[in-house]
Amino acid sequence: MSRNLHPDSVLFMHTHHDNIRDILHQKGLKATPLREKLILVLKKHHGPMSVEEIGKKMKGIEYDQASLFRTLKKLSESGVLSQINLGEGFTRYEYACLTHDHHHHVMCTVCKKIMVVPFCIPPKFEAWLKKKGYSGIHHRLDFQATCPDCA
Amino acid sequence: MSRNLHPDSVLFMHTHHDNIRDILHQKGLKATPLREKLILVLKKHHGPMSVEEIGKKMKGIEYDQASLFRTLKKLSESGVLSQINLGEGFTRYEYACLTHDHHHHVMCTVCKKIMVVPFCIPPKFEAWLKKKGYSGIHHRLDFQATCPDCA
DNA sequence: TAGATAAATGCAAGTGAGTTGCTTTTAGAT
DNA sequence: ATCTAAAAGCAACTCACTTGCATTTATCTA
Repeated sequence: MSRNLHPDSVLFMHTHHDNIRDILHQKGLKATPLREKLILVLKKHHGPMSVEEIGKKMKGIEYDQASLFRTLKKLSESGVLSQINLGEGFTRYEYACLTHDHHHHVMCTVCKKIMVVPFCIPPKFEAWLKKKGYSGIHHRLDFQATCPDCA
Repeated sequence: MSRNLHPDSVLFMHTHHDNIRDILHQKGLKATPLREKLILVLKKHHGPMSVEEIGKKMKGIEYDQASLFRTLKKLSESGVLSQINLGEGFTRYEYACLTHDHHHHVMCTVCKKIMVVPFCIPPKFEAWLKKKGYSGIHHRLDFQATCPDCA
């Protein structure tokens, strides 16, 4: 491959494209247009997206909603995405490959903007549960508040 | 009222009944059979119940599902009940009048049993958000794990 | 490079958890 | 006893997915 290409060239795009294909292949999944586009959209948007938000960004590709939901589910099960439930009555999805560090969110109750918060529960909470005989412990923590812009 | 009645007597039951009526009246709500039965069911069962679980305990009374949902919503808005979302895809309801202390839950991922946990997030978390300009801060914290009985 | 094949997609219909509009009934006040 | 706003009943609807099944396609293998 030439090393004198402009970064915006088709070949550069193609290289970028190959990264997503590789992610899928590493997880033992077929690289299909829908999957590649979905990962691209979620990789670009930082933060958890609703299916509605995802849909608006899926320009240039046609797909069935059943395939979309199935694909989101499969990608989440494979660890490419992570499912986020903020108690809104629907699931949000976040690109997880780079963001595989555990984190929590605040959502503005007015504008619905979501931010990451830089803290997690003290380890003693899970230790208490372990001592009580619980195993495979996971938790969910999120904040609802009026953000500075909406106050 | 006589002070020589057996606690299980009809009059004692009636007194008990009146308590629920009073709760409703104090909140400015009419005391109806559906509301009284709902509160009774949720008061008896300690912990958050799904609408399905509630339905099974509603023996001896007929009601429409729209009324049930509307009533649960209204009682939650009035603070008689509290709504709990454990990420299951539906809402649970808990009797809140006595349990108005803030608390969190663990749910067993196997048997779905729910227990209260005796801790809450450190105050510095909300302090951090406040300093960032957030107001009206609420949070949700819950644990998913295999309980001692299901391990 | 042409099959073979398991996996993915498309399409249509279905489900669960509520919600809405409108009419009738009823609790509580006068 | 009557009045009236609130609650309940009924039917239809919505939203967020899910399922069954036929068709297509990405990848494997010869």
